[in-house]
Amino acid sequence: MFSKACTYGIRALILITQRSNEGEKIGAKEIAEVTATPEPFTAKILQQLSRQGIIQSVKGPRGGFYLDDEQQNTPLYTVVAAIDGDQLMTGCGLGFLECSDEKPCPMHAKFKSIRASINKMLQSTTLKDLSNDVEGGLSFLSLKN
Amino acid sequence: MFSKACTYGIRALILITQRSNEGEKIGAKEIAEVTATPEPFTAKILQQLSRQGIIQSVKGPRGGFYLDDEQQNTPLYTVVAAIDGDQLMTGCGLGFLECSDEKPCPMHAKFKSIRASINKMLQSTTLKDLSNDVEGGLSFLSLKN
DNA sequence: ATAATAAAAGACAAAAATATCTTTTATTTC
DNA sequence: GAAATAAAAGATATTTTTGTCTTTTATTAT
Ligand code: FES
Ligand code: FES
Repeated sequence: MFSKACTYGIRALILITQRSNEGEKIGAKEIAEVTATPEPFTAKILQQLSRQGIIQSVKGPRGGFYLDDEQQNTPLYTVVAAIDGDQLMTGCGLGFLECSDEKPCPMHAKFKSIRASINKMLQSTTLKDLSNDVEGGLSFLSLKN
Repeated sequence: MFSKACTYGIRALILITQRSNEGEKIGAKEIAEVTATPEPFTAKILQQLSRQGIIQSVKGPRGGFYLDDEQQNTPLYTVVAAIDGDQLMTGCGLGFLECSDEKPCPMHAKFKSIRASINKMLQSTTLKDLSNDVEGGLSFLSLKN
């Protein structure tokens, strides 16, 4: 469904959101440890997210990554699109170039509604939503790979 | 969502189903042409599907691939599982090792219902269903990549 | 039987995704 | 200002996916 880069990125963002709510920044090393992801690879993804304005970063001692209030309301859609692109959200389920009701592929009718529910979920779920659940003990961010 | 190998495989199977209903076999070359897939790669996938009992194959002149009546009722689930495995259908949306209600990841609650609808779709849609739509002009198998 | 055909098998190649390592740059603390 | 810290940037390595090519085997038609 999502690439590894994307799952690592989402995991990291949820953790950063949590820390940001406590007024803290967090470094790549700790992020990788807590989310069980390879550190240099995760750092690369964070770099990319920073360039794309999805997170803030500060170099130097006491530096690290954080999200400002606005960024905490970023929907998953934006994150997935930034890392994996939007093929999943807009593309054809059988991999054809275009997806349309006029010239539908054999999976179109069945795939369309699933894609719609994926879109709805990604658009309506924010980083803050997910981090609140973790904070409230409803879900867990440190699990085995 | 699906790997290229999987989309190529599904495309090929729909075409083979169509031809099988006309009592015909079809070769890898024509399959690749009609479905707009790379021939040797598609041939490999068909080989794999043949070994797994999802299609029949006959070597030699007038040989090719076909599906018997039973095989035409194969659900997409079986095809996807055979090519891509069942990570999409049973695995965690954030890539963790296990998915459970007891130790849910942050995406679990939202992802679970989407995964359920994917499963329902894959289990309830057979190759014959898809090929019937193409045969009836409701959908198209020859589209641009 | 022989030749032609088409899949099977296996080796090989290219590209993309995943992962690591080193150097540079910015920032903070002292 | 100097030293320490941590992200940015860029080079490199590995693995997986995607794609191709060659040889072998089975089958059919003549
Ligand atoms: S054309 Fe394939 S999903 Fe719409
Ligand atoms: S634990 Fe991640 S989707 Fe269920």
